[in-house]
Amino acid sequence: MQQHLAEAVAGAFSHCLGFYGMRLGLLFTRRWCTAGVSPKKFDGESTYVGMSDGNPELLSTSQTYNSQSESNEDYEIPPITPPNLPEPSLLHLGDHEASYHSLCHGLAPNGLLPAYSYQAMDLPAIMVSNMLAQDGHLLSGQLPTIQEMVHSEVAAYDSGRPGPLLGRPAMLASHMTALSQSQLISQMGIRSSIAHSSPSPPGSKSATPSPSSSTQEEESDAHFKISGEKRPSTDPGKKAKNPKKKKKKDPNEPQKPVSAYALFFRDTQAAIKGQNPSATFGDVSKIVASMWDSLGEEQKQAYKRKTEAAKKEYLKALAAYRASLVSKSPPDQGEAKSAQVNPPAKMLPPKQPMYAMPGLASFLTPSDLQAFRSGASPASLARTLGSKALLPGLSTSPPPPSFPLSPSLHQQLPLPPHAQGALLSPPLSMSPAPQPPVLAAPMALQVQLAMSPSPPGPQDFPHISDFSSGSSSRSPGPSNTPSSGDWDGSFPSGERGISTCRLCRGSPPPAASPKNLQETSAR
DNA sequence: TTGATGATTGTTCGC
DNA sequence: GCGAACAATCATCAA
Repeated sequence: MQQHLAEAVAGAFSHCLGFYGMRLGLLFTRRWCTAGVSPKKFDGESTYVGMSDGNPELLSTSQTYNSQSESNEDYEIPPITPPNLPEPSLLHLGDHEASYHSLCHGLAPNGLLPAYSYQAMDLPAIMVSNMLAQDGHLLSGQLPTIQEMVHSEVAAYDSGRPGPLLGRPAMLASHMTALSQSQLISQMGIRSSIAHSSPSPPGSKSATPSPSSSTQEEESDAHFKISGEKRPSTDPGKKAKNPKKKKKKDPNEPQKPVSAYALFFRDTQAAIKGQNPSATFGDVSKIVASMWDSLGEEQKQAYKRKTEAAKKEYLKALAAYRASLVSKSPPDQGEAKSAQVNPPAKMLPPKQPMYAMPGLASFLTPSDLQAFRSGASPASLARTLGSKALLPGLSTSPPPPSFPLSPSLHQQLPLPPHAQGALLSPPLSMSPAPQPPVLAAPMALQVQLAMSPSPPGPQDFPHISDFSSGSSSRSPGPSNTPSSGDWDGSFPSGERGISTCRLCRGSPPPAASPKNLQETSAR
């Protein structure tokens, strides 16, 4: 489970390539630590080298965590000052480059990452990747490291069985002491193992914990009480799941615009799930939430702008819809007619995958990817890819900051190099939705950088192969990300991306959820 | 300010 | 087969 989760994180990372990593990792750490719960406890000294993100103090901060103690007080909250961190837009390349180099070239001759502490990169590592991606900078150098961390954690979590890590360079594995591994297990793994200790066998396809087992619930509750989960999801006192009977909504009624977070969730979850199909919704939610927290304000604004725009449309459509209802005396007939006269429901495509953000592959040349593949352990790749179709991972790259260009980048993934270049230009069908100017330019630059002919070579990302191969291998598969054909692509990450991918792959439209399909067809 | 609601996806279960 | 429920989390809105 944790292994999958870790891979999911790594996968999300691959899709969220960017340069915010360090900051995210820190944020993550801070968040969980401050929450009184650390998904993983830190052991030894963790130096946030490479996580500077322009924050020098982090570079030199050596945090010592008492891993032996279960007490939260034992955790020294790193002097993280997220609010003071420069805005993503202010994070210039130089900083990222520096970070990148610090990571890529800071490797010890033995391949270890002396200064790069995996301790700080637990689940939050995904954040790192995401943030990195959000800036559009290719901090690919961090990717392998992060992934290694994740996998190391995974290995720690599930050290008893051979895992994907076995086929990987034991770069970080060497960092992992038995102690840290066990701690990681207790810190990160326990929760999932308990909380998701579904009656289903470990190999069960269903990752969703069965809600039926009261014993399990008790265990989960007990666990959360003990662990002090930062986000006590299953808050005992939380609305006792009052039978919130979803009132039958008028299918013709305009669909409320999804929140920025929901959009982000869409973008991210697929990547996570793609890498870790067995990740439960809770796991994904937590990851996404953490990513969201770590998301740059500008990125959030980008989503919010989309939401606001959609909201405006929604209000207008709603007004029209209500007007139509009023004008039509019989509600049923009126509604039926309103569906024709007023198709506002179409305004917001039910579920439009926005995974147009360029995945890792977008930042790497095919040769790079190939190089990675060649260097990667087939076994590890196979394991990484998982027993399930991981395809969604590729088609779902979280895009936040790069969504303006993400579609084109995204669609090039499955294409040969020469075709990729041709796709760099924005599709003609590009959404008229105003793109955040503040993001556009930087992101364009970032994309260019990412697509520069001299992307970091495989030597810099020894594990990228997993991502790339995983993504590429997943690409042909059916995307479980629903999308509707009438999507206007006004959402951040590129619904266009999915559509274009669909076209370029020649694969059938991504499987939309039955609900959406029904809604769409109904309209 | 706070609580309720709805949104995200995928699985399960009941009708 | 379809739809509701559920999982964790956040945003939004109304009170």
